[in-house]
Amino acid sequence: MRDVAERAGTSTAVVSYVLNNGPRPVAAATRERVLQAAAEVGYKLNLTARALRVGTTRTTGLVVPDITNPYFAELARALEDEVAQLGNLLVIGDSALSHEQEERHCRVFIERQVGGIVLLSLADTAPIVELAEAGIPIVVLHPVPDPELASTLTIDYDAAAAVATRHLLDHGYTDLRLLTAEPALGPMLHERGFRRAVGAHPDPVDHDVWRTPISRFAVVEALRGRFRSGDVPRAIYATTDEQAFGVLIAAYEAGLRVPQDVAVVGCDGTANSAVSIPPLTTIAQPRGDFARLAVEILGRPTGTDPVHDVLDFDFITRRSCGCSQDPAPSAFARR
Amino acid sequence: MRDVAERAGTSTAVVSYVLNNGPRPVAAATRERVLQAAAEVGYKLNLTARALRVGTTRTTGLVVPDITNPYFAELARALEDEVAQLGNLLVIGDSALSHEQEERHCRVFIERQVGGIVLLSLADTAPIVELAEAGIPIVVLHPVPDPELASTLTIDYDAAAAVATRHLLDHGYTDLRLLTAEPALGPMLHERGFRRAVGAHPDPVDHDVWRTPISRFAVVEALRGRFRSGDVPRAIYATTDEQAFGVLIAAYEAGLRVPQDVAVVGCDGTANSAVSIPPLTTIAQPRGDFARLAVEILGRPTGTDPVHDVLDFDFITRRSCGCSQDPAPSAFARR
DNA sequence: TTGTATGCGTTATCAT
DNA sequence: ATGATAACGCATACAA
Repeated sequence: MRDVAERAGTSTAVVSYVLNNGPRPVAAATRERVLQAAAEVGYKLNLTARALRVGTTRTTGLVVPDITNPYFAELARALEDEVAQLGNLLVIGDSALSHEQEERHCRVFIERQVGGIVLLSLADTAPIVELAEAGIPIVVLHPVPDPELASTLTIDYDAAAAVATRHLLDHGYTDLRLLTAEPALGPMLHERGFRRAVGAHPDPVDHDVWRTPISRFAVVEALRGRFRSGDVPRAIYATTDEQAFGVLIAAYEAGLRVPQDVAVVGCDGTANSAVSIPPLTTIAQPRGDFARLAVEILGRPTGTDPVHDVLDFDFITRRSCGCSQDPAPSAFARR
Repeated sequence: MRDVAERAGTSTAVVSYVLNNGPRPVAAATRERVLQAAAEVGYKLNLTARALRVGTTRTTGLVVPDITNPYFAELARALEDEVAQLGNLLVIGDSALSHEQEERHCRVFIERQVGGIVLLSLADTAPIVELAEAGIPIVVLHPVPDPELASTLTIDYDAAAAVATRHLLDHGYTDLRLLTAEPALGPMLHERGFRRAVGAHPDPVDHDVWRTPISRFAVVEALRGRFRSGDVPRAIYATTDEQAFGVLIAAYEAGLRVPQDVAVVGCDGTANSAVSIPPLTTIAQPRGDFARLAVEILGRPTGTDPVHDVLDFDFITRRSCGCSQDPAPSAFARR
């Protein structure tokens, strides 16, 4: 900046005024000279220095459990769009399904002075307390045990699971499985809705809960043996699309047709769910609203009370549950 | 830091020595007092200030065309693993298939003083020159026109396309399509290999080049009409897995069996290619080597000449090309 | 309208 | 072994 100032025959203050269009006005002639000089020396803004001076990095952190899971990637993109509209940067921390990495990312985000954090945690609470005591505003995109520490933005998992389960029961399936992750608040709510819907059904319903990590590979691994040995339920509600895709693959490998032999419903509403084989019936989470509200909340003045919004979900019926508005292509229909 | 120093009855210099284990030794007793005081006031390191002082942010930037494409997500993870081993941070910029966003990310990375950039560009060269003139070391993971500006790490696309094409020809297919992106250096090399393999075949081979964006949706869109109207080649080599998945879906929708009606080969070797329906034959790019070498190159002293390594790829045969070591599950075989 | 000078939180140099 | 202090690049309060 000093180089630019000297070259333009002015001071660093004026250079700053020109580059930032303010806060003070600058005479048109000087402005021209400054711009000229900046271009000549190839001046590049140093955001590190600016951040130190103004006390904010204009950065938002996002921690996701697994960036190779398209749901999280889509969320990242939605968030980045929102954040970019404010001229801010989103930095993505991929936990790679490791609690250790998740905590490392949160720590680094604090040290890097991010202005806020959007968190999808592998645990219910672990890194949240650390973030909270660092005074960083934080929005968690799943339920948390302690509503004091962070804002949350979720759908009603309990209701979602009930809707999905009831839909499967309405199809006449009476041998159901819930496929979810290891016990935590989210899975527990899903489970409650699942059990409630099953319990409310007039006829007895065979049902059970299966647990796998949130990865299609883990699901394929877990179901291969079951399916091969004939342990095949009539329908499965998977609490993530990724796990639902795993079911589709495991069924394919076992020679089972979806939905004729096993019906499948997922949760997330990823873009890919529309083009899976077969297309997946799923609970669509309101990614866009999550993103929009998250940055809105993170932008509120510090000291504002945490908010806990429960947003609406969509239930999208496609072929995998047995809804037939999209009939199976002939090559895949058994004759 | 001053708070901590006062509380420990010492100076900020000593606090720094303690927190960084150096560069000067500190008496055990003072060290204890400092640690104690730091814990008491909840001291958090400010990396922004440190970066300004030491002149490096210990950050590497990654720009990918589309983070929802699992190949790029896997690459990001591999890179993050490498970068984290050096105690550095990876910041991911998702171009979302927009040239504008790509350039914005590169600009912001310069301003944020990243120590190096790994780039997968939508264009052949656009943002590279800007980065180069900012003096930031840069590794591009595809061929570029000007070898002076940046290091490159690639596989031999020409050879890869030839291997894939020859394999399809060896299956006896003589009506082939190359499915690739809009013309750029990468697609051009693929095309050259494709045409060479076709030309070297003893019998005449029907062949053509189809172009779509790198997205399964774009492919489904583009192929729906063709497939419905009977414009179905015997085999397709898609230059990304994502596009290959699009072919699988379009085939499914059109009631075509893979590989019996259309054979498909992809390129990337994503984890998901092993669990597609059917499993995808593909050219596997050496992600791990890309990542390892990229950080190694970025770590070299400034002024080092750019390097241009061509790494080996793997050709993984699965069901989609017609290789039968993994027979179709019965429900999916036409009877 | 513009110039001077200060401080953001660190690290590291120079004293002591 | 440790204390005082300068400097990193920028934005801005205060002067002029």
